[in-house]
Amino acid sequence: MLDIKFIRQNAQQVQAGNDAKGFKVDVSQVLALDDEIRPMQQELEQLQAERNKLSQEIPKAQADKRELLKKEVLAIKVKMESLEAVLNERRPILNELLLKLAQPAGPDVPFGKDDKENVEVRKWGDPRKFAFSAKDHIAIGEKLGILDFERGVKVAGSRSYILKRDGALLEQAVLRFGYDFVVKKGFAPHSVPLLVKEEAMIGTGYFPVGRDQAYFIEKDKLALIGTSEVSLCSMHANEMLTEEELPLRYTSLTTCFRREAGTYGKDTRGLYRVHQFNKIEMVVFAVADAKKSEEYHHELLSISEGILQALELPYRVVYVCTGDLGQGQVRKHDIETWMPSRNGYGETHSCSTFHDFQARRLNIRYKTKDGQKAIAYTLNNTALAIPRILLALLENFQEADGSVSLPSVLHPYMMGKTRLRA
RNA sequence: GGAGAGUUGGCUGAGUGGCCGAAAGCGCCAGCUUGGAAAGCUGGUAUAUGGGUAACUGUAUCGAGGGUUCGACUCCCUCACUCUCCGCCA
Repeated sequence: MLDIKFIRQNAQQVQAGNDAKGFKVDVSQVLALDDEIRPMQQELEQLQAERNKLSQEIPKAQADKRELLKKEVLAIKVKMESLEAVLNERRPILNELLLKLAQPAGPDVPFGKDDKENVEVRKWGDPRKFAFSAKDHIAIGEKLGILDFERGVKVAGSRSYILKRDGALLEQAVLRFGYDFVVKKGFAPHSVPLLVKEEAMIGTGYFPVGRDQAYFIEKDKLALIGTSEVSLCSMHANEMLTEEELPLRYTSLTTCFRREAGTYGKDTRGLYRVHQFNKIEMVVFAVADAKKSEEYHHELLSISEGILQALELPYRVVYVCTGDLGQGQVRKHDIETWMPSRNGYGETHSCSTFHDFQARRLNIRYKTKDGQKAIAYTLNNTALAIPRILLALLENFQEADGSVSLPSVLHPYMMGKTRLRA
């Protein structure tokens, strides 16, 4: 959410920022509504002031004067009601518009229309050249008996899968490795709700824009999280933190649920795009300082890179262009991991800076050292997400005989197993 | 699912129709005191928003929304959440 004052003072910048992100909003419409509402609001407040004044005179007045005063109050209330009627109709419209406004991207973010215009920042590792004809993870997984799409679909419908035996173990191994890695970096582990209130979804910016992407349980008015960032960030909603305790570095490992609406026919095969997956997420609550926020952003990013390097998976980092940024994101880097079956890099990680966009919605504030109150800044990052990483591991480490070797950091988590065999 | 209790500022907690934006305490800030600190003393200290260069001042806010009333933290209704007990259950 943007501060209405900021919008007033920087209307052009906000409009340009929304245009750059491809958000079809009309800032002048917001301002026009605001301009309409404010004078009415002022008039209403004046009437309220009069009413309050007269009301206070009533108990002090003589009995015969009281009725007169009451009549005056009544007349004022009539005027108030007609004003209120208009305001009650306009305000929700303005609020809805405000909830849909995007936060402009940072000044150094590359301008672009969609993910094709993301800018590669760096590459790590060389994609492996196979001396045999490499298979995709579906073939590898089914041959090893660790992946079962048919039965996954039988049980849960399209985009569902079952990991079996070494597949299930490998999932746990990778997650445990990633979790330990992140916790060692000083991120406090949390186990958080998967089913959350609408406020948490609105607060983190997933509602109302993006409502279609979430599973929602109508009966209880609860949403399934698409990322544990939702729970982690909302934890501190309506709280007053202190500057001394910031930054707070949190992590959590949860299952994530995504409807993937509007992706029919896209990546339908395999583990790339699924409705349910496990992910280790990191969140930082920071002071309201763009520069520090940027530092944390790169700290987060480098942790994800560290994980991929430890897993010996080639990747590249892209600076996400304006058109591919989410509503609240100021800056985002995606990490794309090499996936032989795609003969290219596929998105596995995403690191985002939000400034106060989420914290304003969630009302997360902190007391500065000199006693002022400020809205915190938030950031979040994927440490590691199953099953795309499994996909990458299987495909990158496959051998001619159909077995899959494992990077050494996983060996202890696989009970000493160094290679998956049929 | 049934019964009951509760939700007040950064925190604890008082307040049952106007004298309440709210006692008291804690915390925090400033001053006094001190070699320095602690203690003590004195004063200040909610949020949002409008107007004003400012001093200041209007409005709203005591979980949310509605109602009664000239006037609601206080009375009534609805909802949300928290807690306790009972039932059921992983």
